[in-house]
Amino acid sequence: MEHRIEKIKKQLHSQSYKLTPQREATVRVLLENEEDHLSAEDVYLLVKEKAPEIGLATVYRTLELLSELKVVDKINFGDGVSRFDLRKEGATHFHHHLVCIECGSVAEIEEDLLGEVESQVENQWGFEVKDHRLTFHGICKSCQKQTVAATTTTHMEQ
Amino acid sequence: MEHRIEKIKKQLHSQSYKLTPQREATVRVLLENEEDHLSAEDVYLLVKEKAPEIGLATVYRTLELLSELKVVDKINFGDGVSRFDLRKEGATHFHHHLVCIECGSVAEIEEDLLGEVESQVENQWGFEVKDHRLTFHGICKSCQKQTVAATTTTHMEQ
DNA sequence: GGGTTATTTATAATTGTTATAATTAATAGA
DNA sequence: TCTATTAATTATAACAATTATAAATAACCC
Repeated sequence: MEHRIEKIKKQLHSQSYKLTPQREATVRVLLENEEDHLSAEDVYLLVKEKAPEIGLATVYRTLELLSELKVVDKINFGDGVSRFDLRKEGATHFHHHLVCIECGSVAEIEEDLLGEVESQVENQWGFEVKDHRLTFHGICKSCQKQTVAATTTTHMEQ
Repeated sequence: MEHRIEKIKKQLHSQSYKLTPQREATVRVLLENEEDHLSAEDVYLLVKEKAPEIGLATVYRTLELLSELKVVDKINFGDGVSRFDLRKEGATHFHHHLVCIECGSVAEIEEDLLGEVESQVENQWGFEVKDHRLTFHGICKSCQKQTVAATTTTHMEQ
């Protein structure tokens, strides 16, 4: 944890930004909720718990800054709010997401998966790929199970 | 064109919706600007040219409806506005996009590309894929050329 | 320390979108 | 055809997410 804070601090310094207490509090919230795909509002509320004097605009500005520095990725699942995801240590690419259309859960895929597809795009379309966003919408494992269970227990006759 | 309008009309009717003049005007704007990834506001302004009495809310409602019927896909490139893309005739999947980070142009890829990846996701993560969103960010062909040209003509010495 | 710059706070403004109420158009049945 | 009912639209207000502004505060450098 401290190690990752330290690293982010260096990233900020290298562009002559400072890790102010507010920014640090924001980063800590992101680290502590790494799996959660928080919205700016979510982050704001969590930061407020540990630093009640922080303003919403500061959180927005910090997230924007972290996004420019590629410390976080700003994602949008089409529900009207932007969400912020810490980029994993050492990861150079944007990770992928599995959004369940039943329960709304969001899982992550760290594996690249797109190597093949990207070189196809580069060769066939002459487009130099720098980054990508890939999201699958579908039914997650546990919702599939529930459907099966429900079907079984109700003894549906057709 | 008329053929496609007719088809959309049927799709609406099949769910007991009507193709009102306002809805038709909206659909026509989408058909006439098929390559353009229009925002709701864009659509509104274009529709207003041919049917000045239409309201913004109606355009929003129509786009929402068309989106539910999978006539259009609602996409979001992270610039704060939703964009609406006609689904190509016969296409069952969401097409992909190449967004140029230099000039902002957006190109489309109709080919599926993800067949392999999707079965991998289904097998390895047990996630039943229903739909996907894939966007590549990078440098388009013409911006690549311009960079090369600029580098050449300025005779940069190091 | 004094001046400059960066950052933050609080708040107002803006923007994209959605909800509401009144009106109009379409539809179905008597 | 008249009437009742429902669907759709308009105009506008409300809302929610985000961004801009101005004043205050903190950090930094000479």
